[in-house]
Order: sequence, then structure tokens, then C-alpha cells
Amino acid sequence: MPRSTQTDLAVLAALSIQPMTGYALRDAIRLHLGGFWSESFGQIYPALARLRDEGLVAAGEGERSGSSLHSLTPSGRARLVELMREPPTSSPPRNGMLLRLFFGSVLGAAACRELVADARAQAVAMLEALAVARRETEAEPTDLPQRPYWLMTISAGEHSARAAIAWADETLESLATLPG
Amino acid sequence: MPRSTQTDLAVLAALSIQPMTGYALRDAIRLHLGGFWSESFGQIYPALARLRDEGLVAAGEGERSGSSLHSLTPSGRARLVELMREPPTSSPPRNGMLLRLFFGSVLGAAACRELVADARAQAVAMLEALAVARRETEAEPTDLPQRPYWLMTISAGEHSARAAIAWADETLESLATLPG
DNA sequence: TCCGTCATGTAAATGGTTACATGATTCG
DNA sequence: CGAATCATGTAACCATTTACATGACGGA
Repeated sequence: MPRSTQTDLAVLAALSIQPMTGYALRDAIRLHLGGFWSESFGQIYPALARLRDEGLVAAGEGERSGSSLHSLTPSGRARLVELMREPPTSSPPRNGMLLRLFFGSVLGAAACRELVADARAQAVAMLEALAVARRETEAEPTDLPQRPYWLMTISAGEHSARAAIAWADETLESLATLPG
Repeated sequence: MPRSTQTDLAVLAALSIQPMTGYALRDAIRLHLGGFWSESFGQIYPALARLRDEGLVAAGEGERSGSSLHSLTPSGRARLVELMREPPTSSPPRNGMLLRLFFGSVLGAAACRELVADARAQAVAMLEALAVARRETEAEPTDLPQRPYWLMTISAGEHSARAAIAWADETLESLATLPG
């Protein structure tokens, strides 16, 4: 049984918004953190079991039989604050698109154009998804304490996506001048 | 023994530039691909051994006793092209800074300001490193086939870093208006 | 001679995904 | 009833880092 503080942090943090089942937890992470985080069932369920054993989350009765609503206990909240204070660790980068482009002379300019065009399309799709998220978040009551923070992470995605689009346009122009 | 096509791709691609020892391979990846790729010794050496067994790389005598210069064989180059053509897979995102910021109301505005300021400083450092890389790459002979591709990946880093700085400045302003 | 760097490798632990097995509930 | 979705969990596999062990070579 792995004891990933990364997963613990995400799970405890999500439960700090509201009690959830493991299933809903994964949906919530995909929906709200999808741009910069991910967890799979294979991580979430063992983590919940462990956090339950440690008394950091409490499992109440869910609406369906067999399902359990997990909520933060006081010591769970304390642990959450503790984990939040740890310096963020960034996973080592692995960008397959840029790796291929760096060795683009092996692949040829045409294939590289496709690579960059795909990346551009992904960034455009991301920007559209973020526009929806922004509208929904701006519709939240202004006194919701999470609201300004949610908007900041949305803005991070927007900046990143716009930069990706600008880079792709510039790069597609450069690639157009290359043979192959 | 893992058979990571990701690592194979990076190793074969790097050897396509010039023959190297495993040690030099890791240095080259850190220096030239550091912004978007990483490999550790624990990946590189087993990968080289396997690629040697498969006849994709040949091990010649290195300058020192016991060291071996690895170079691409013809079938190694074929395999490289094959791997390059596969669609790039992006590793699931895990941005610890944005995760903490999303749940910033748990942490408080002051700690969040620190988080964002650190991210800004990192982006500035990245931009400086990229300026050096750009100067060095622009000094390469213009008929070097890799040159335009190297400049494109450098530009990707520059766009991304500038976007991170702009976002950080905007976000630090927002955070300044928040209590705590 | 001793230290730093070059160099190769292995073992253990960790982190994570994927696929699978199982069953309840809801809705058409 | 049958299909889709909600829900929990496990097992196998894959990927990756870290720490360690070992030793050659060059220069102060």
C-alpha cells in the first residue's frame, strides 16, 4: 500500500470542500482540477482506506447501499494544512511533442507541422473548456472564499493555453519555410 | 526489465546526434532537453543494455577503460523513426503549486503569495537559461539541419515562461487585495 | 596521495495506470 | 427487463527515482 502524500493532499483537499464518495471524488478532480491534476481509482480507493484507518477521514452512509460518504475529520483538516504547507514538488517534465520537435530533422517538416497543429488544437479546446469554467465560477456568490482562488487557477490555464497557441502559430510559420 | 518506449525514444534520438556514453547521454538530456524531458541513470543504463541486445545500438570502446561509446545502428535509426511517428503521449499533469492555489483558502493569502512569487522566480530563471541556449544555438552554422528545430523548442520554453510571469504578476495583484 | 569527476551498473521502494471483478440503482 | 451509470475495490504491470556499490582517471 503506497503512501503518496501527493494523493493524500488532493483527496483531503477535495473533501474539505464537501463530503463525497470515492467515485464522486474522481469526477470532481477530473472536472475542477483536470487541467493540472489527475487521480485514478487505483490511487483514490487505497488512499481513502488508509486515511480512514488513520482517522483523517470519516466514512458515513452514502445515499446508495454500499456507498460511503467520506468527510474530513478535525485531524484530517490539520493534516491537510500540514501537507499544503510543504513545498510543492513538480513532477519531472516529459513533453513528447517537444521531444519529437527537437529531433524534427529525423521526422521531417511535414510531420512536425502536424504535431504542432495538433498541439494548437488541444490548446484551443482547453481555452474553450476554461471559458465555460470561468463563466460558472464567476456565477458563484462573491463571498464564497474559494472563488478568487478558483479564478486564479483558471487564469493560469488561460495564460498557458494562449501562449501555446501563439507559439504554435509562430512555429507553423517557421515550419512552412522548411523543406520536407 | 522495463521496456519503456519513452526512454528508448529519447535515448535513440540523442544518439542520432552523436555517439555517447551513458553518462554523457544523461548530461546531454539534462542540458538540451531539461526544459521538457528527463531521464535518470536507473532508466538509461538498463535501456542501453536492452537496446544493445536488440542490435539497435552498438557499443564501441570509450576513451577510458570500462566506458563504452554507444552509437545508432541502421536498425536503431529505423526504430527511432518508427517511435518518432507514434503519437506523443503526455504524462498526466500534476502541478503542486496550482493544486495548493486552488485550495488557497485553506492556506491563506500570504502563503499563496509566496507560492506564486516562487513560481515567478522559477520562470524568470528559466527565461535566463533559455536566453543562453538561444545565443548558443543561433551561433550554430545555419546549414545545420537541427538548428531550426532546436530554436522552435527554445521558443516554446520562452512563450511558456513569459506566460507564467505575466500570470504571476496578475495573480500577485489579485492576492494583494485578499485578506490574510 | 586524495579528491572530484567520469563512468557503469543494481536493488529497493515508490508511484501510478489499466484492466478486471463485482454489485446496486435508475431510467427507458 | 436491460442498459447505463454509480460505486467499490484488487491485482498485475509498468515506470521511475533514489540510494548504493564499484572503480578508473586527472590534476592539485
